[in-house]
Amino acid sequence: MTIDEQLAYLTKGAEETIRAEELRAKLERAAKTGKPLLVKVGFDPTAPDIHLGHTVLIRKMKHFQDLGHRVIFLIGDFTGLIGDPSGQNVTRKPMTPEQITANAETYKKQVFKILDHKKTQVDFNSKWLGQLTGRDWITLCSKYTVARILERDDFSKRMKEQRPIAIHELLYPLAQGYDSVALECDVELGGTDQKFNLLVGRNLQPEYGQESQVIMTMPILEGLDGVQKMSKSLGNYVGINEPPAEMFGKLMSISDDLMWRYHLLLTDMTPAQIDELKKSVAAGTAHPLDMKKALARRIVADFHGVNAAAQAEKDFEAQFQKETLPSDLPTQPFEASGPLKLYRFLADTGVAPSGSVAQRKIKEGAVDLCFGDADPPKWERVTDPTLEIDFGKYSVVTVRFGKRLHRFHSKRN
RNA sequence: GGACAGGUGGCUGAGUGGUCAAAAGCAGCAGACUGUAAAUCUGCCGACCCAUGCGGUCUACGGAGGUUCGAACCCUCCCCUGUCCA
Repeated sequence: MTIDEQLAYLTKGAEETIRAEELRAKLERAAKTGKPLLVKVGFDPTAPDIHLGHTVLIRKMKHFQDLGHRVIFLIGDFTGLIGDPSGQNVTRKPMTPEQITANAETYKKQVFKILDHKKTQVDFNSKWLGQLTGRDWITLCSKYTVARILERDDFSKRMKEQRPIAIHELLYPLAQGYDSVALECDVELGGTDQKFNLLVGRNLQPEYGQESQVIMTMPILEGLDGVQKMSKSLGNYVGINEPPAEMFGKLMSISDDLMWRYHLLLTDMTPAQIDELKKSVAAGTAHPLDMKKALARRIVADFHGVNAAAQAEKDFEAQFQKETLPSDLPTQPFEASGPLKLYRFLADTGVAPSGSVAQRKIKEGAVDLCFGDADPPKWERVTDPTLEIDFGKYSVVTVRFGKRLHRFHSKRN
């Protein structure tokens, strides 16, 4: 690849590159000297469950690897003690070294579904940050001013809103910036929410006599709701370890608008290709549903292979378009010693968390029953929670509680 | 250290002695409509229980006490946050 092509490849999909010219210069130097660039990306040690949101960044790391550069997967075990002040996070409880190692292992397992083992260096920032003396910290702090730290969106917002800011939080950007100094990074990648932190590293390096790193921010992926960022705690995520069927289903539930975003950030398709699809949908020559299926298949295939993805699609169609029951729906045994009120049945079998919830849901019309093992099932909606049913009379009963399916068979048979 | 303003359900935010499990909005859940999309409309939305009734029990308005037949609302002390002053 020419330098131009490399640059285009690396900046593809990035929100911002500061500065592209410097990246070009670094690439040229690397080509000339044969010395690969050092690319750092920091990760929080507390979230070992990687989801699609993380893969946007990881995919970008892979792009650098594709061009022969070295990637440092940095686990912020030291900075984790502070906790990135962004977001509503409360103070972190310190983690034990065992927990951190365990998390790191979990991380590795997942990350290497995308990254190249050989070109990745896993590191921990406690290695150097933990060794700084009080004097070192003061020196570090002297390189930056309060006003500049407070420029950070998050801080200034909190100041304005009269919300508290603890002093140690101000140290977070400095600590992260120091990582770049310690590692002598050429490039640091991060989410857009990391821009400030990345810039601190960039500004700090010259203070320690180094060339400034180039920083590149990747957009934050919206979660399944299409509004908030994808995150485990918000429950709007797709984990990369989830089974194919689940992944596929979740991806199918995203909105049409969001689908294009996912095309851009979660596939290797070029913007031109995506535009093409968009146009055909707008023109009515393609159905958005089909587009979404193709996307889901593509993403599932990334983590589970093409065959599993195709199967997931088939199952999806059978289940939701033909309304047949999923083939892997487990059947639980149930023993009934006579007629039983429906809401009790639902609560006792664990379909509903409690009798109260069961009653409410039944009244809302969220419960359908099917007696017998017809497939596709003949659903009957029940709205009277006190309806008495002798479940023992039926060999198989299928229950649809909201979106969830449950199947029971009588123990008597 | 001082003065002042605040702390209400997942969030925002009303309520200032009973009719308050607490307005309203957002989020969430369920239903209708669909393409398991969006938009829209409807219902639910502290927990639990049954005899399912405009039923009952418990928990809840920063914390602990107190006044009162009765407190989110009044009093006392404490904790927390913010603003201004030093």
